[in-house]
Amino acid sequence: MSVTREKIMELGENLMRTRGYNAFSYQDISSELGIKNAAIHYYFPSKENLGTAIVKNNMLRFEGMVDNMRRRNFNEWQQMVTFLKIYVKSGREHKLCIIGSLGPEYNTLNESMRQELKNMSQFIMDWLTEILSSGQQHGLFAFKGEPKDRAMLIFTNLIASMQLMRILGKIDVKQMYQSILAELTP
Amino acid sequence: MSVTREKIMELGENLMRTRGYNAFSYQDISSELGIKNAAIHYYFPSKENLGTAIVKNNMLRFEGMVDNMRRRNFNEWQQMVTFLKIYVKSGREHKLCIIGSLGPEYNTLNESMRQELKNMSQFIMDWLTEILSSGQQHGLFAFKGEPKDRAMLIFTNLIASMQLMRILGKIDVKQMYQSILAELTP
DNA sequence: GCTATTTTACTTATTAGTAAGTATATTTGC
DNA sequence: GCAAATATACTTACTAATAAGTAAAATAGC
Repeated sequence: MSVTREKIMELGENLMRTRGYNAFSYQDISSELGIKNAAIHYYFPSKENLGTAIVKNNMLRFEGMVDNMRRRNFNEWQQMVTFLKIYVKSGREHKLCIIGSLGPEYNTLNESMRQELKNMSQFIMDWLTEILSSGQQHGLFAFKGEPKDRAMLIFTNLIASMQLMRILGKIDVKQMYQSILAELTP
Repeated sequence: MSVTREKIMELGENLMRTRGYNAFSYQDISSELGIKNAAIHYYFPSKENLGTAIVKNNMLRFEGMVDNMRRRNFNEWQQMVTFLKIYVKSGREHKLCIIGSLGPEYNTLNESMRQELKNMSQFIMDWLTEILSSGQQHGLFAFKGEPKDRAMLIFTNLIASMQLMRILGKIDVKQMYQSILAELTP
């Protein structure tokens, strides 16, 4: 695949995760890459094509990580820690996750972006629920309530903590990471 | 104060909380109110004036609610329930809270909006921490960890649950409400 | 008449998007 | 092996729409 295309997607993702979807333009990308506006339209005819590709790419990366953990026989605790570390890293880089950055703009997105965002959110929720459920059965996790509800609690903690950290001027998602694990420790 | 001014602020707040700050224009407001674009500029010379006024107004409403609860001698449990119900209501109306809607766009906001958003977030965090702390001392709440960390967990649950509900197509912040209270029940 | 409010009629800037052209590879037909 | 055709990867030069914002004139209420 084209190097330019990849650079466009990488820059687009960074812009989406730092400024949001409606606040970035093809100009932001083209001037940064030293190419012309129309060059981006060559790869991504419309902005929604770019947006959709970026969300889809994010989803594929997440699926790849899950597959990798399964192949390496990570137990549920290890999988949870790996998952949480994605957000600690994002926090250090001052970037939101794609779901947290696009969520508030959901009503302004076109159907294909909504669909991809929905797919990804549902996938993560299902995966988290499954990890929590089997981890609980194996005695690695202890928590009150249904795995599904617990998944929602953890996922929302991660999504919003990065938004709040940005507002409050702290770069410490680490504390959140520890709180979540402490809650799950038997 | 002017009725038109109030209508502009109300509509502006709704737009911010349903579509985000960068996705709405003076046109959206003026056409809805049946006035001209320039009439909005009369009350709010620039968009950041309007944005700042809306956030400040939100903050004042929240402070008013807190004062009211104190005057009526609400105990910590009652105060927490009242707080949570704000979000259940927001969820029913398909609106995010102002903090959750502006958080991802924070980097694109001007200094005065950032400052107001920071003030409001810090105010809520401090209030939540205080409620949790004294509620714990009075035996109304039971939880692990520091009140400050617990406040962060609860606040992030509320902020992001509304974003996620929108993406996943459910209007049920009620479940989140119950999970949070269940976690705090001694 | 005076002040507050609102409209008319703009400007300037930026946006996504397009049409047409160009240089460089790559492929195809013979 | 080589010319013709075609695909790739762009640039140049635009359009149409929308954005925020402004100055001055008109209107409305007291």
